[in-house]
Amino acid sequence: MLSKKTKYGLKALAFLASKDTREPLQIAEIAEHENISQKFLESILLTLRKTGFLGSKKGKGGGYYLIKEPSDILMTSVIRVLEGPIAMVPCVSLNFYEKCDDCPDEKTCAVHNLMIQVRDSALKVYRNNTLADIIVKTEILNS
Amino acid sequence: MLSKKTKYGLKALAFLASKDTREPLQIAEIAEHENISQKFLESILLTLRKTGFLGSKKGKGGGYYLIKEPSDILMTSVIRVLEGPIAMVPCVSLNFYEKCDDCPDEKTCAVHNLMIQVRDSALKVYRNNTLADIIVKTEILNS
DNA sequence: GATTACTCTATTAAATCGATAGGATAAATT
DNA sequence: AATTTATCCTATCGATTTAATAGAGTAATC
Repeated sequence: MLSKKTKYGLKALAFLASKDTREPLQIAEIAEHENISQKFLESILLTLRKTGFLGSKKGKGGGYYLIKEPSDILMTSVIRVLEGPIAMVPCVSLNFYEKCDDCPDEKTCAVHNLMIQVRDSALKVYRNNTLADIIVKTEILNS
Repeated sequence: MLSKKTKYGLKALAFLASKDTREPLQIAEIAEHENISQKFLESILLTLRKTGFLGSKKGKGGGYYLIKEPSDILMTSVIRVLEGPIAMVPCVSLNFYEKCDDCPDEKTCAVHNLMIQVRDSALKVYRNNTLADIIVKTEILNS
């Protein structure tokens, strides 16, 4: 299950990307538009800033803005920052690998081999989508 | 993240399927072989029986056994019973659909459209794998 | 210097997960 | 029939995670 943190973070990024200008948007504005608890969104935007997706500006006229072009923001990196591992089991994770306590041999583990396929298929999707892609697609639908 | 319930359930099914005979296997035997808490496994096997994957026999010589052929047990159905929805968001779930509180329009939701792709890719994998497949694959690896 | 808006830490309530306990039930053996 | 074996079922518990909230601090603008 996708956490609300990731969901809200993606929505915020999409909203920022949907604007033509890169002027800072205030937390309150994003929260209201996306129906997100402002305080919760606050912490999410903070992590997105600390991980290099967003810039911020304090004081009046401040807010958050995209640092990179939407077409340069891969879903793989967003998901990994907000949600954590893409793999459903640590023993098949590329970036967060961990051995299973119970499993004596990964190569002969049925779960392991199934989950590698699931991981690869998810990776394929995330690698194939940038922030620009998931925005553009909605615009196409609207037209 | 895959729950241990699903992981253990899959391992138990795989173990049952790996045996040549369809004689009942005791919970204790499965639990020991797969390094699973016996009591926890008990509840998992119970749900697998109630959902039509396993049969059971009480008393001496009793235990659990597969009701269907491993090649007739699709991963989609196992996952749905043990883990729940395959989709990462209820609003893209085929079998457990639920509307998002916050989202005014699914068609224009960036998260929705991304998650549909993720769901479809996962479905493709699960539909393409039966219990027999994930067993056979390990045997091939061993040879 | 007052206002605005992000920064940061701490806390909390609720939900979920993994595991455990213990008695009830049914089948087989003696 | 009694005993043993092993599943059946409900209830509970501790730990973790999640989502949300509170509130004081910092920096920039007007």
